[in-house]
Amino acid sequence: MSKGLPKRSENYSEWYNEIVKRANLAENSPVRGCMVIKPYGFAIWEKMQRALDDMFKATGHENAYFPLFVPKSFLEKEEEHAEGFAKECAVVTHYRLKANPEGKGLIVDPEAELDEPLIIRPTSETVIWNAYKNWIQSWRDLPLLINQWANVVRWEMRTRIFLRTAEFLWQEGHTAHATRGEAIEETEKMLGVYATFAEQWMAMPVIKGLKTPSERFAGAEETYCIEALMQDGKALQSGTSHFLGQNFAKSFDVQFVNKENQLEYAWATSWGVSTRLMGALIMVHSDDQGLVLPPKLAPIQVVIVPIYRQPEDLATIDAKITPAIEKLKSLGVAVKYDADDKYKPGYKFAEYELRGVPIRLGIGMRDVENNTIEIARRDTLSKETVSLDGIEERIVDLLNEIQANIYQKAYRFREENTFRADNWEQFKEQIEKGGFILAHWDGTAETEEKIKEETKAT
RNA sequence: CGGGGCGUAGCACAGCCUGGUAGUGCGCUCGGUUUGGGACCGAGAGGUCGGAUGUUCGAAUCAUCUCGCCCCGACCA
Repeated sequence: MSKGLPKRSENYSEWYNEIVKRANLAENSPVRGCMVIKPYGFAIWEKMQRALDDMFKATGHENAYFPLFVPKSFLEKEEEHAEGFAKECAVVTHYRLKANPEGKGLIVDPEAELDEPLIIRPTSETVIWNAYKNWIQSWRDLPLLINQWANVVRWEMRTRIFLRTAEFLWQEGHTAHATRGEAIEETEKMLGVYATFAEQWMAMPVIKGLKTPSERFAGAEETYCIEALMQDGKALQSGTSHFLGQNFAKSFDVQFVNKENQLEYAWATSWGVSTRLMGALIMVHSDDQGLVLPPKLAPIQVVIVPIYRQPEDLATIDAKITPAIEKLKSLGVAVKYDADDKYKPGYKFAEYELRGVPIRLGIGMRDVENNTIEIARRDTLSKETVSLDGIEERIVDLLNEIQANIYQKAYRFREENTFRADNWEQFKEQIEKGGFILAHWDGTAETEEKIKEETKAT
């Protein structure tokens, strides 16, 4: 087996797939288009979830859970929504199997057909607004600020781990408001939350934007999004926030009595980010040595590798390093001490680099004698031997520095790959090279269509 | 659904053109030496060559069909 990774510059897809595989993040499952998220990958996702969830709570939202199944009739109620999602829905038509009377195995029991097919949710607006009908009577019930962590299924034609899977994990916020203005404010606020999360936690600079009518969420009046630039020069939509107007309130008859004692339809928003963020995280920072994780999302922030010959040496190193480990833990740093003797140090170095661990410490007998330790940074791949005294504070500072540094690096990359095009020729020329382009648009769908036809820009 | 590529040991692959004892590297097991950037030596275990049919004395190899995976496009968070 080759030890090196494919080069990022040579084959971006292959490089991405290899990182996902070798960093132990996820793998394809036997079910078409679905993925298995492995413990290490899931640990990163959990950190993202926790950070996002805290941000949702801080903005007044509460979590709830709605069913996986959506009756077909629900999906049909909002016309544009129905049309938009119809072609990618998984449908449940039966509730029972039985032994095959003509041989082995099981068959779908033809007598167990459901009266109404159930759709496996591609998104939950319909089930949720059906529930909101009973939850909302008065302006005093508003705003209703709910979020759900769930899995959804969209039967995509072509799938890719984390970036586009048939089933994916996400968070979907669904809010109801008394006024149009308040709902728009919420839509923009949550887009801001996503942008803050992307920048402060993922160290990923994003551009906030407004989607054109043709790219809007099915059933929305306005779709806002954040877009990040990947290292291959392509943009990745990383989060969306929709202003749904009164569309769903009207379809599900959600009316409330306002302060003037008049019946009015509620105003809606919905917003979501998914496991696609994992894909973005990988593509934005990783290099030819593997994954690079921002310290704030790294399940292991610091790994310590003892280097020893004899078991007695290991015991000496253990004794020397244990106080530092305890101190780091008390400072809230996720430390792993890897004294496993199955692998040699060199192997471990390569392995933790592949997994994106931000800081690696190496300590051997030489260090014990000199009261030193070797610090290696994942972001710069640089190494330095420093005194063991005060190492804990130094680590905490360094974690912050790495977080800032990889953000800066990604930011510079984006700046260097953002261009201005003032005419059609410049635009066409640049789009071939990739990157973001600031261009002029007359705002019509015809022009948008023409641009998409003649180039591959979105 | 279109266009390309690939299915041979747990993983990565060679062998196929020109049919004749199923191979290499990594990993795994055992023993020994090693341990500051993916250690080395020795001995082992591990295969319905994706599946079916055909051609042949003989098929991983040739033919037909079939299934699966990956990449590129249309679709999308």
